[in-house]
Amino acid sequence: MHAPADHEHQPIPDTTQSLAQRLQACGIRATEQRLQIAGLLLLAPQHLSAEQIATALRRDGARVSKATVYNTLNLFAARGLIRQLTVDGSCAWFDSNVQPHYHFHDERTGALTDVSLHDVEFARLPAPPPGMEFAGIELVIRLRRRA
Amino acid sequence: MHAPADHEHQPIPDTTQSLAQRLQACGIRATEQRLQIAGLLLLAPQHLSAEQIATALRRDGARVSKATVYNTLNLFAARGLIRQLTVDGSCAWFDSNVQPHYHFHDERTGALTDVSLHDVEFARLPAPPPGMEFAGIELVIRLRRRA
DNA sequence: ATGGCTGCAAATAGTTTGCAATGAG
DNA sequence: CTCATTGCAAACTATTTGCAGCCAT
Repeated sequence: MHAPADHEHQPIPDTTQSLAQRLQACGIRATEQRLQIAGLLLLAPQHLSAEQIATALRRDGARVSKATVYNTLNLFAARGLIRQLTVDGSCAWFDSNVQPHYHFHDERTGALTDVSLHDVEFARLPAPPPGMEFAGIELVIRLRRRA
Repeated sequence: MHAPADHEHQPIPDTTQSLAQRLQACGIRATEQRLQIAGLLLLAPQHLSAEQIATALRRDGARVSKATVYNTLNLFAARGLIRQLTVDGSCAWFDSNVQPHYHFHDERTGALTDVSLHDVEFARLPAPPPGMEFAGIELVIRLRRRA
């Protein structure tokens, strides 16, 4: 909102500062739009689509193009700040939780919910094919209303 | 290829016959294009995209539009003959193996490989949220070349 | 004949790209 | 001042839809 003067020695209550720092730590220049997108996505575990982000920002009066939203999300993902999910073919989802974890997917509403690593345990997994190694395990548990 | 005359009383060596039966058993009229697509997909476990199917059919001299490929694949999937996979956002993959199973996904080549149910065992799974039940478990193990 | 299928083309939807204008260091 | 970043529009890709003609029953 307001730009604090340059005497920022003590911890600042709002999180804009730390967001900007997080971006800069990844070599990302903290511009207006990037901070807004980061604010939406990075301040809490979230699953958002590009569309949702663009809509939310504009509702808040921000001026941002969809191209910039995509460019920014791809940049964040490339720098490891967020993770892109492939849940259904409809669109890309961006997850601010980059820790390994899994997902519930409500087929009716499309809602995504995190499933902690601790709630899933594999008693057996196949060996990777020769010359290959695991790059990641994606687990999506589809949900429907109980019959 | 050639259309046999109408004296087809005895079992026909090629599998077109059983394919047609499988389609009809699902209430699907066995037309030329549908049989061709079924032949490509249903005769062996396969992971194919609509594009690959259209290309393969045309290479074999078949005359089929992409719209028909999509319509047919969606019809097959709706009838449970095949399953649509969401592995990466790039495009939809159609799997002729409708038994529950999982997948390896080679990130470099995009190749999909089946992982048998028997190769994966869950020691723990989260309880579904209240009022919900599991509709399916999708597991994709991403592979990369060993470092 | 009479629908269901098909091909084509046009319409959609999500995403990416080219480029001039803008803005941050 | 200079180059990265932005917005816009156009390009692209995957997929769906509308419709006239065709084909199986």
